[in-house]
Amino acid sequence: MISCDKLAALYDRLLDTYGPQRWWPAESAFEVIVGAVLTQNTSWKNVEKAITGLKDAGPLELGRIVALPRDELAELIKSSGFFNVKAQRLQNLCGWLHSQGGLDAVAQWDTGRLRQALLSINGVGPETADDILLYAFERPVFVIDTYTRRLLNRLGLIRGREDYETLRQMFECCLAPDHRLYNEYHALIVRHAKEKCTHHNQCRHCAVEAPIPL
DNA sequence: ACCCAGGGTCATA
DNA sequence: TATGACCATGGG
Repeated sequence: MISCDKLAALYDRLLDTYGPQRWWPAESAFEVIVGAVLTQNTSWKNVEKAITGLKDAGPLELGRIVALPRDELAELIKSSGFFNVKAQRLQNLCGWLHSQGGLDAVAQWDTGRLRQALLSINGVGPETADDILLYAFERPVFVIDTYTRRLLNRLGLIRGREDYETLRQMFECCLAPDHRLYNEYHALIVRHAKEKCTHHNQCRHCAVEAPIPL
């Protein structure tokens, strides 16, 4: 495995390069949950449009999403892509939350139980579940996304074959279980990925692969 | 006109 | 367990 010092140093470097990020970009815990599903393999720009559209059509609340006919929901989130699948997934998740008594009720659950429950919902995979756990429920769970994998790869900190759980454990073993730290760290990784490339023609996916050297 | 984006599921070998 | 097809819009 890799040295925890390097993970800690990476965080320090990111933080003083970019400063605090204040994530997740949402006005409520429920909005985080909606965004987590909508952003699956989709640029955040497209998700913003969808969320704006949802808000324009009515209050962004659990009961409303549950009650909305699927095709109407799909139409409202169209700009986020995969809209039929996502409408279904969103209602799977919201239906479950609703059946459990809402966000405040499941917020009482311990992290392990909540994570297992989320993962058992069709359309909620490890990253979506962990986005929700970290950013909506403020649990110390580290989110692994494609940006995280790419960055660790480029820095030579991993080999590339590691599965989701292995990478998550790597961060969670090295870092103190502090949700604010995990929040900021992941947010900084995304911020770094979105930074414009400083050496124009040297890498293929310039915008996300190799921005400012770390 | 192509490539990609803050994934996940399902069918197949 | 490990690939591949599929879902689909919008910006570069």
